Amino acid sequence: MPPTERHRTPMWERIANNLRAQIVDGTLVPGQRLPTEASIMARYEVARATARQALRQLINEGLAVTQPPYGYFVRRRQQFSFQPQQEIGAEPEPPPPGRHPAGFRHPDQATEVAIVLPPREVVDRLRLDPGELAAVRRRIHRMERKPLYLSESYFPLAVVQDTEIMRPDAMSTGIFRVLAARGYRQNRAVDEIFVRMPVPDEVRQLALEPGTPVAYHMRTSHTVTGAPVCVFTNVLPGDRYVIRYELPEDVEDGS
Amino acid sequence: MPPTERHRTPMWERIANNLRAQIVDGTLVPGQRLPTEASIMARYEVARATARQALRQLINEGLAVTQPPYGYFVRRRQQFSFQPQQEIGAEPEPPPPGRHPAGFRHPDQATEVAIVLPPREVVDRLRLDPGELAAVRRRIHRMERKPLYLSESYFPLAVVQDTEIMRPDAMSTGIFRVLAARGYRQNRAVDEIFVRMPVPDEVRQLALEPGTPVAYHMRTSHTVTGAPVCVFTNVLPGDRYVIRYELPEDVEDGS
DNA sequence: CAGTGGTCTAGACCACATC
DNA sequence: ATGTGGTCTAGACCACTGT
Repeated sequence: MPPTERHRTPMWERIANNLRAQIVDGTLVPGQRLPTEASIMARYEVARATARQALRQLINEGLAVTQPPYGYFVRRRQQFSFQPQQEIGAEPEPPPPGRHPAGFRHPDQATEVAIVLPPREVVDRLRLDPGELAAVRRRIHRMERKPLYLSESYFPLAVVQDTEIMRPDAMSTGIFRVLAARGYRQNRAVDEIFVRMPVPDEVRQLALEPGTPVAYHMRTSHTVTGAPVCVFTNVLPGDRYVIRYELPEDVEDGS
Repeated sequence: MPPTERHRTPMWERIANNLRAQIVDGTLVPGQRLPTEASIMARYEVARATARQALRQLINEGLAVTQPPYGYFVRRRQQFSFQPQQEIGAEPEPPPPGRHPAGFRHPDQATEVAIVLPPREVVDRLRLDPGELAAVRRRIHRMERKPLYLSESYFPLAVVQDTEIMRPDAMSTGIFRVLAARGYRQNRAVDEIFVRMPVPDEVRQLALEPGTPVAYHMRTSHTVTGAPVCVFTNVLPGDRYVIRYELPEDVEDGS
């Protein structure tokens, strides 16, 4: 770049701004191919690294994807509705997400059961002692072989020892009923939703594209005495899910 | 790189993996300085661009920040609890977030009122005609001058024409009460939470660091007849907020 | 002044898919 | 063979900060 021109905003950012504007105003529609690196180099008279940085910026914003060796494309979006069960007694593992485009058939899921040292946020919520182990049921939920979201259910070992919950198959009766039969009656729960970038393992399992954040949805259930019974977690890719809560009707004027 | 070595995983990714491992296992603690680009170049015998890409990857994962010209640092985290009002009659604009570290003083907010063509997702939920305008109250919520989150409230013009809601100051009585006095009694609401990367305008207003996703929390309130009355939105940075719902107690066994 | 990261250039070789 | 993006090198100049 000639030194005559003071660049207040870097060239790569101006290129990214141009392309972004075309995406948001509909000049470039989802699925459409973006200019190649070579054409950006020619169009703006920049080096390849500069053109790449502009395109990388759009990827980081979640607006574009790269599909080598075909080029860069405007990202397509289709989001499902993820509606957490709002009745505590209901089966806590959410059923297949609420709304699917026509053509989607049977949901699929793979379950595994393990005894692990839970992550810190689960230890805190189950009030486990340091180093105390817990049982976890892990699932990858898929739709037509494509991964949709991850879920985990953590239980203190004492709660689920020798129950049906420890078997990966056969959970016909439902976790809530099994726990209630053992005296763990849940009547209070707290949902927490964290928003963060995925860790590489989540990127791999969910086949996430760069620039895709996830919602980490965490439900802690308690008994009537306040003792935590279990922690359910869901990792919901931002490009596939919208979390939805219906608020209970209010009969009184709250003012 | 010598051609003797087939690089299955790129060098920049291996460097990033090394650094990430040190962050997650606590060798590098939040706030600590990461190796400089120059030292990575020397340590791994790579060009500067390769060292930069490794560090850029950590930034994109939300694990690191750059503070030129001081260097790269492990990202600090402190999250507040954002608890949406779950009683529909309550003041819909959420009060200052639930838990603050000691030392935080008075919350601050700047409000503006405008008449705009709302974004598409608001048009859909308010069932506006194409091109129909709406009133919006926009706020930047701050704590000790630092931006925390953005909120917007959209109303069809007919609903709020000539009401106190159109004035940026003085909303002493509460939006719910003002609307109820005009015959818009809300008794049903739906919360939707989108997870996405911020647009550049949100990055600017909230001073977001690269690699920070946001939760877009959207509440649509309806009257008893099912007509939408207003849409409240919040843009909650993932590095500052955890969204929290307390589920209503359940007196019956749901199974 | 030296050291830091931000930006940019001008090349190179590679894997991959299409023609 | 051609064109695509992925990776990598070896430089350059800049702005900013602290010494």
